[in-house]
Amino acid sequence: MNSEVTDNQTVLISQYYPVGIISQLMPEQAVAAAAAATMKPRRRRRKNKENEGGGDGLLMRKRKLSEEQLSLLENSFGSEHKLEAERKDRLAAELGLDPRQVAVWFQNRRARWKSKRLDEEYSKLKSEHETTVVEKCRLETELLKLKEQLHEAKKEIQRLSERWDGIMSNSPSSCLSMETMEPPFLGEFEIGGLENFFYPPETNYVHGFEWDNLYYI
DNA sequence: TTGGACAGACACTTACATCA
DNA sequence: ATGATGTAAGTGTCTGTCCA
Repeated sequence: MNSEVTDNQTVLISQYYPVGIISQLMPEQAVAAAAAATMKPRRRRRKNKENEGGGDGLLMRKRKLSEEQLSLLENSFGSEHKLEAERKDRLAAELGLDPRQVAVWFQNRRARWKSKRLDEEYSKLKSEHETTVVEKCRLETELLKLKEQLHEAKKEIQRLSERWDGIMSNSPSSCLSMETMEPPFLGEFEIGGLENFFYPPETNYVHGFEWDNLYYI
């Protein structure tokens, strides 16, 4: 290389060779390239025009890997996502590629794999969330129904209680004995007679509900 | 122990190839 | 012709390792 190398050519060349190699070939340009690399904002990559800068158009053109190369790379990735130096060199030799290309391929493949995995996790979580929302709706509806039933039950208790008090206060000396009286109609709550109705079970727990909670809704 | 060189990984980006 | 998409490769940064 000589001093006629332009900045543009330096940029182009730097795209295809590591800085270490450039520094051996043209130390001054390497310093400039290294300085440029630390600048912000990012240096825009030059558009790659065929034959520009006297370069070989085919060399500059982005190469697509062959089916065979991809197949071998995929197999290798399938067995291990990480790429040790030794395996990289072996693969590169086997595929006729630059070790750097193999490293880049693994880098990109890991990125694609991670992206796909994140998509799948997102879909799974979304599905679980939707299922949970539906279940929540169902439980809320059930809760409303139960509250309604409880309200009706309280009204019935109140009605029966008033009727009972009326009977007791109107005929304290009635000749009717308790034994002869018809028990009040308890409808669907007639479970085990009046005593059981007014006094919750000792465990205070029936079918997942606390009696205490039922009375204080 | 420390600091610099270096390599590898990763996120982000760019540019090219391909296809609908 | 053109916009969308996939992908090879560039860039910046961080981290771990080695060695003087």
